[in-house]
Amino acid sequence: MPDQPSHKPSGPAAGDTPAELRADARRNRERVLDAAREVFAAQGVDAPMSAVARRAGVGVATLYRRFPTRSALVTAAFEDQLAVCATAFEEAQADPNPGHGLYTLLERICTTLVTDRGFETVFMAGFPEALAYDRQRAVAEERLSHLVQRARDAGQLREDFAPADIPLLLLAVSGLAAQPPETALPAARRLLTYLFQSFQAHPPSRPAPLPPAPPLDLSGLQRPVSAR
Amino acid sequence: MPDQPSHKPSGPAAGDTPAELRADARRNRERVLDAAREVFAAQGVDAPMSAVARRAGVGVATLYRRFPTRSALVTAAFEDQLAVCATAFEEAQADPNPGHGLYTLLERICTTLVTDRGFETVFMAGFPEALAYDRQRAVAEERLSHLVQRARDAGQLREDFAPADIPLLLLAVSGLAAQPPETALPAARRLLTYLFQSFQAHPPSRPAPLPPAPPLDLSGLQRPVSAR
DNA sequence: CCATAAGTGGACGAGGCCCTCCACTTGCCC
DNA sequence: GGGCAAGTGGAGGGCCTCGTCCACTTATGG
Repeated sequence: MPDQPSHKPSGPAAGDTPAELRADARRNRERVLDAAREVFAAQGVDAPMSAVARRAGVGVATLYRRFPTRSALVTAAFEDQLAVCATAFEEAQADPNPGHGLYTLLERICTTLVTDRGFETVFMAGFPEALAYDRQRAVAEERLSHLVQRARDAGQLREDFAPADIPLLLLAVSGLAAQPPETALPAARRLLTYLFQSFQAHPPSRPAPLPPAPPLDLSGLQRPVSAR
Repeated sequence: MPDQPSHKPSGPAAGDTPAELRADARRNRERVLDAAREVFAAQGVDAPMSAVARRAGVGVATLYRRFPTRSALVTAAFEDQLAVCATAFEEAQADPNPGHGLYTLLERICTTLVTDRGFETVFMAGFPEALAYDRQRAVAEERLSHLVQRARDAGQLREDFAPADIPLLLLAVSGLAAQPPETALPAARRLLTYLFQSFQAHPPSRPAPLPPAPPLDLSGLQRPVSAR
């Protein structure tokens, strides 16, 4: 085996370690990630790669060199946000009032879901190759079912509440994400409130008031239809 | 102006009147519509036109000649289904029990929403050029707000229920449509039940039982991600 | 059975996006 | 400064979909 003239102890891991990168390259990598976050949030994770590159002010080649596949870029772009999400799960589990913890957690997740189209896809679909997420996901699921169990034991959830109702709720909220955030956000809050009142084991005869209704009407339902 | 040698009193309206068509052409038109319904239901209204043509066993040219734009095809393909929908609105309005009428109506719509991806888009977005729908939509909206009013007057809906909660519910259900129908259908029923229990003005201290939970878990959230 | 016009299918150019390749530039270490 | 490998940008080939065009086929009325 020929000796290594390179002074680098190890090759760069794919888009992983900005440690060994040249200064300008590292800067560009960050710009790409920032651009990806913006573009994905606005247009979803299927946005053209060239759009991300343009926004970042780099060529496509630069983007592909650092992130060989779309999944790699998506994974890297949402790493932070998923970490925040994981923290939220921890905090929820730590909450002494399980019902409150659950509600707060879901409200947080739903806010992000409805605000960031990219996150919506990543979180709901589990992006391929985002294998690292699998562990997070498993942990999250663990924490969540604990939380549900505790809340039910504490008499805060009705008997026939099922763990599957959580993904059900998340899917429902993600349906609101088709609307612009100004509408989707109040809509999500209102939906959450409605659902949580139904989830309660012993609803008060006079239910708590709702957050304001979103500006929605039947003819205002807008979903971006590809108008080619 | 030159005289008209044609024996036809009027030109064929675009994709509208199969009356003046040659027999084989009319047959092909129907085959195209059937194919469109199937393909749109399975893949959504953005499915390639060529897929519809192939399924119908005709060339693309035939398809384009009969339906010059995608919208025209979509409009024609969902005409019947929207008529059914309009009927459902009428029936709901005619129901002596407004709460029951409202629930039945929404359950019907939601079932279709969750079963047919094409209908979901058409109904939620109002397809461009589907101007004829606008009238239906206006009528529907009229009926709906009547129904809500009556239900609230009858003490079947809580005070702070807003008409905007109907589109909210529809959007939420359409979020479930990302799942395969086997999952989405029970999910929709359960979600509807939850929400209706929340909508009630005076919920019983012991809420009615729920329909069975859908087979959903966090890691099972599937959304077709373009795996290019 | 024939003339004719309506109808048909597949080839084809346009346009968009993906991703690679390569000649050029630039930071880094001496 | 100077050499060099790391880094870069944009051109270009491949693939897919759209929608049109035209030479061929076929229903229909006499």
